[in-house]
Amino acid sequence: MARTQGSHSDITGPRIRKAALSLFARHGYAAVSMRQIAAEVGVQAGALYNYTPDKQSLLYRLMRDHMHELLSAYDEVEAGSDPAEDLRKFVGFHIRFNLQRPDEVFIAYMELRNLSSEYFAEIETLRRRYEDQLESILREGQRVGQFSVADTKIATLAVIAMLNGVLTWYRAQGRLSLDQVEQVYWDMVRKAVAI
Amino acid sequence: MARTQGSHSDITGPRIRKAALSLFARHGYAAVSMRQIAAEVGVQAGALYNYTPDKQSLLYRLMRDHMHELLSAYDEVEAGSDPAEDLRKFVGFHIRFNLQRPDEVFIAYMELRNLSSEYFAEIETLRRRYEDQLESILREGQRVGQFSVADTKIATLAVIAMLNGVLTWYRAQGRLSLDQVEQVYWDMVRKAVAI
DNA sequence: GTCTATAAATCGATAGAC
DNA sequence: GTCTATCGATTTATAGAC
Repeated sequence: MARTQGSHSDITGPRIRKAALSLFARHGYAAVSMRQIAAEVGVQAGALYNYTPDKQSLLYRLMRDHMHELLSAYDEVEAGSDPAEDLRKFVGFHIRFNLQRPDEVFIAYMELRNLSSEYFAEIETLRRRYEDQLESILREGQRVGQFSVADTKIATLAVIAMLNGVLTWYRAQGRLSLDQVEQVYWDMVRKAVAI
Repeated sequence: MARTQGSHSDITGPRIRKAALSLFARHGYAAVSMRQIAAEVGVQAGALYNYTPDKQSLLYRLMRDHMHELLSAYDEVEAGSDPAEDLRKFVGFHIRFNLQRPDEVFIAYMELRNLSSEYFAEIETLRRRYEDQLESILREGQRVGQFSVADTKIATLAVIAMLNGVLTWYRAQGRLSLDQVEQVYWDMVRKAVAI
């Protein structure tokens, strides 16, 4: 892993972000030093500053990129005219997208407090934009009489919180396949918002 | 807040834990220094070590005490013979207990990774014991045909994750009263596990 | 673009006076 | 029980050689 002197790169930037992602997710942003990240990449600490102005910007970029990927990936999920079908798609999308990026998801909601207020506000706006997609589905289902929730905003947050819980226990080698997990959660969500 | 020399105390211990609780919840365990905690209490950093052997033990005690309070408080909720009624009581208990102690709850699941493996295992055992109380209700309801969930373990984690979400948005001055919040969540939980 | 070296501040924890 | 003082290690970030 040790690297000799000289110019490497084009790939050092991505490797730094990958190493930071993994270390931040495992130990927490505040507990990880720039030297640890550098050692994981195989460079000296000073070299990191060719790629990020400071430690916090490194965290911010990881979170921002993740939120942008989340939003653009969900844009690919075509919305139909049936709220129940849209909700089923949302549940499947959310579970699968998040399980494919456990470290990013973990950081994106565990390390918010380590962002400056400007960065924090920006990430929160992106998160809110994603939540709004689900709320629109619930409101439309409510409007046409397919769903019945007392409060669409709370129902939105409740559904997302429930789905995020998958991350804390799911293991690919576990008892249930991904299809089964999706089915179990879809059953609960479907009933929770049903008439 | 500054304190003069001499013996104070019997109350310094609780004040240290209270300060640590608040600071850990706000900034994260790793980001808070012993000097910050001492300053909040109004003593010098060295004095803290009359009350804790080290920083991590301070975190551990906060988490352990919280889990013990959670378990013994739930013991006070008398179990009936009706699973639906027991579930309703669980939902109400969980929401209210957690909203009364947001800092403790936050720390108890955000700072697990900062515990040594022995401490971690102990806290996890306590958490599992609490989850088992809910799972017993779901299994009994399933057995007598009142509930229908594909998997009681997953349903347990899903319900708790959903309820924990309240902490992220509830404000006492907000749009909904505590009774209303409880009602909204109970509606969703009730339907999610219904036949 | 990466290195070595270092500045300047801060960390957890301890020793010993009072 | 709290203070002052300090040890020794570590931190983020920068400067300058190559």
